[in-house]
Amino acid sequence: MARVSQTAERRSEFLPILAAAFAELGYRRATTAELAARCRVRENVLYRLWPDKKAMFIATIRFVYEHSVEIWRRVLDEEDGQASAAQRLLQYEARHVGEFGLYRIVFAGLSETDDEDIRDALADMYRRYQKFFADHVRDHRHGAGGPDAGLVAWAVIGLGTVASITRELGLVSDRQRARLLREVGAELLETSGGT
Amino acid sequence: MARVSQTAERRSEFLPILAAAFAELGYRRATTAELAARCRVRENVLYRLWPDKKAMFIATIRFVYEHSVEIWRRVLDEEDGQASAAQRLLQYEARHVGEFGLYRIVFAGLSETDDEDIRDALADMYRRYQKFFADHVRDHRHGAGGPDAGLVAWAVIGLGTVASITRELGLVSDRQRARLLREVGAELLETSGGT
DNA sequence: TCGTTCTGTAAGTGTTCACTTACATTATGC
DNA sequence: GCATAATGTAAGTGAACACTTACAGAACGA
Repeated sequence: MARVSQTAERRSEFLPILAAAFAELGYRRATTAELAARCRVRENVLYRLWPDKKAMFIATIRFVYEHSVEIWRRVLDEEDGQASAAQRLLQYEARHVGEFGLYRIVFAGLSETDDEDIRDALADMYRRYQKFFADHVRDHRHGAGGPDAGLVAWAVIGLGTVASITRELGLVSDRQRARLLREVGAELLETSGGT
Repeated sequence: MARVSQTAERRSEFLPILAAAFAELGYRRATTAELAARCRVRENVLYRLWPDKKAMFIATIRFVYEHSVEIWRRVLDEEDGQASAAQRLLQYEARHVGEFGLYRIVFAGLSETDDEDIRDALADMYRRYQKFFADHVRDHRHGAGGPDAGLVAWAVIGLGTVASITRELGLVSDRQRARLLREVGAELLETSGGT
C-alpha cells in the first residue's frame, strides 16, 4: 500500500464551493469547467470524487440541507425563555432568509425534475424540512387544537419560498420581507383551527 | 405588396405549444429543435417570429400569466353569493393548482435570474399576481383590520407555490393539498391582525 | 402575368459542454 | 529505496445546441 486516499475530506472541502456555484449559476450554467476552476483543480479531479455532474449536484442538495439544519439547531440552542422554537426559527429567517442562496439551488433542481434522481433528492430534502418544522409547530402549541401541524409546516415553507423569490427578484424591501415572515408567520402558528 | 404577414396569428398559435414544452422540459432542455418539432415547423420559422430563444421564453411567461388570469376571471364571473372572490380563487386553486405546469415555467425562469430580461419578466409577472390577489384580499375584508393585505397576498402566492412543489414531487396526496389551500388559505384571509 | 413578399425545406456552422485519456509527480507502507 | 496507488497537468473528443444561410414554392396586389 502507499498513500491513503483523502477522498472523503476532499469531497467535504469542495461541497461548499459547489453549493456556491450552483446557487449563483443554476444547474446548466454551472459547467464542469467552471466548477473545477472555482475548486482550483482540473475537471478530472472532480470526476474522481463523483461519477458525473448530476452526482455533484445531488451531493450539493444534501449538503445544503444539512448546512441549514445545522444553523437552525444552533439558533435553537441559544437560550430564549420567551419565544418558542418555532417562533425563533421564523425570527431568524426574517433576518436571514435567502442569504446562502439555498433556494436558487432548489429552483435549479425543480426545473430538472424530469430526472428521477434529482427529483428523489429534492423530495427527500423537502420531507425532512417539513418534518423538522411540523415537530416544532406541534411543540409550539403543545397539544392545543388548530389545523394540522403538517399543513402549517408546508405553509411556512411556502412563506420562506416566496420570501426568497421576492428577494431574488427585488420585489419587496428587506423590511417588508421581514414583516412578511414575522407577522404572517406568527398568524400561521397562532391560528386556532377554522373550518 | 404581396401576401400579408400572419406573424401575430402564428405567434399566438405557437405560444400554448411553447408553454407546454417549457413547462415539461424546463428552459435548457427545451431545445430550439424540440420546440420547432412540437410546433411542426423548422427552427428558422420560430426565429422569424422571435429574435432568439430567450424571447420565446419571455413571451411564454407573459402568455402563461394572461392565460391563468383569464381563467381566474372566468371563475370569478360565475355567480356565488356565499363566498368572497378571494375564497373562490382559493377553492378553485385547491382543485386545480399546478394543472397547467405554470410553476414549472416559473422555476425554470428562477434559475435563469442572472439574465436581466428574464428576471424583469418574472418580476413583472409576480407584481401583477400580487396586486391581483391583494385587491381581492382587501375586498374580502372590506375595510376590517388585519395584517397588510399585500403581505397576505404574498403568503397566498407562497401557498400556491408550495402546493405546486408538493404536487410536482409527489409529496402529499391531492386530498391533503386541497386541504392545505382551503384551510390554511382560509386562515390567512381571516386573520384579525396580530402584533 | 409579373414581381414582391411570405412561407417552407434542408443543410450547415461555430461553439460549448460533459466527460475521457495519457502521462508526470508525489507521498507512503514495507 | 522502491513499488504502489493517490494526485496533478494538459489535451482532446464526440455530441448537442443556438442560430444561420441558401433556396424553392406559394400567395397575392398591381
